[in-house]
Amino acid sequence: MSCYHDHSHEEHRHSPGKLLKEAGLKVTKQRMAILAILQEAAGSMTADEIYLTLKQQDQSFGLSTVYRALTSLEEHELVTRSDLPGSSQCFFLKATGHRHRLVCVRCKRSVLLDGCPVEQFAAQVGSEYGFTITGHSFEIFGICPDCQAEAEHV
Amino acid sequence: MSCYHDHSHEEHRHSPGKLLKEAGLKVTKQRMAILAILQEAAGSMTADEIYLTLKQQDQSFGLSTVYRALTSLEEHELVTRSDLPGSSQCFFLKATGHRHRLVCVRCKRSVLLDGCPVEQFAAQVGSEYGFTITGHSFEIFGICPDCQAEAEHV
DNA sequence: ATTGCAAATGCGAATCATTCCCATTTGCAA
DNA sequence: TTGCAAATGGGAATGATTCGCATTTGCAAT
Repeated sequence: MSCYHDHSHEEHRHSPGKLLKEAGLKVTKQRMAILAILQEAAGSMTADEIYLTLKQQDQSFGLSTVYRALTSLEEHELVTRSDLPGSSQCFFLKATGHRHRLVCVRCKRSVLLDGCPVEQFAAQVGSEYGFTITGHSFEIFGICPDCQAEAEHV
Repeated sequence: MSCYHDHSHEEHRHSPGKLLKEAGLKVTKQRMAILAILQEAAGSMTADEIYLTLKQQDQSFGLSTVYRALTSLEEHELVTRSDLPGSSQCFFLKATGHRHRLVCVRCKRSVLLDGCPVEQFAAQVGSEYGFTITGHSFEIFGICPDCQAEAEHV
């Protein structure tokens, strides 16, 4: 199963190699290829989708390698993992500055929202429990106007 | 893996049989027992926890029966399923409100938070974009005190 | 360049939650 | 009491993800 992260295309991409080096990660062809695929991708991809895409490019790496690479990339803040209930984990390039989404549960299209209403709350809760905060997830689900209209026609 | 939903005890419980009948479900001893366990439970339980509890009570039902029963109970609005990323699905009696979590990215343990800081925001954004809101997800990630301490010892 | 070694990889097996299959049983309406 | 749809049991299947371990590879220091 896949998930859907629309996000505006980045204009000036850094080369995968450079990104890896800057992050202090070993530069391997597997990681390069995975980063390149994520840069190409319109949105987010599952590990399996990445694995299959690699195969199509005649670059067949092990699926566990894909998972491990994505995990390192996540740990080094190059990639974000989205682990929504009911679907496989999705990965996408970490965006500078984060955004939250309003997602239509029918058609899966999403609206990007400005601002983050939870940043402060997260920080506060973190210090309350002695956690070092590393991030948060927040998404709103609903039915978009189009899908509502469609439902009425039935 | 389990999750932890503390919620206040309901005062006047209806008998499992009555609840089932009202919901239009067949009254079976399996469903009765599962409802009874959820009524006893301090918080939410995973299917497996329920299964094991049943075993302790010398009522050994199949695990798939537990899942199926919970699914029917959910469909008939007696039970709520909480499908948070990174943990098994949890079930609790409906109408006990929802909770958000502070999750340790190292050890995966989580703390349940009181209150929901985003309910209102979600509603507001929804009406702004003409969405009918059906839900939201919100989680905070960090490193718990224990894991921080462990990292320092290394 | 060469070397040494930690880190990364490949591949298959393992795990774990959940669902599916299907033969048997059971609740309940007539 | 009966008939039948719905529910059950138990085991097999699924699917995503992780783990183990032998092999390979980046890269820092010679």
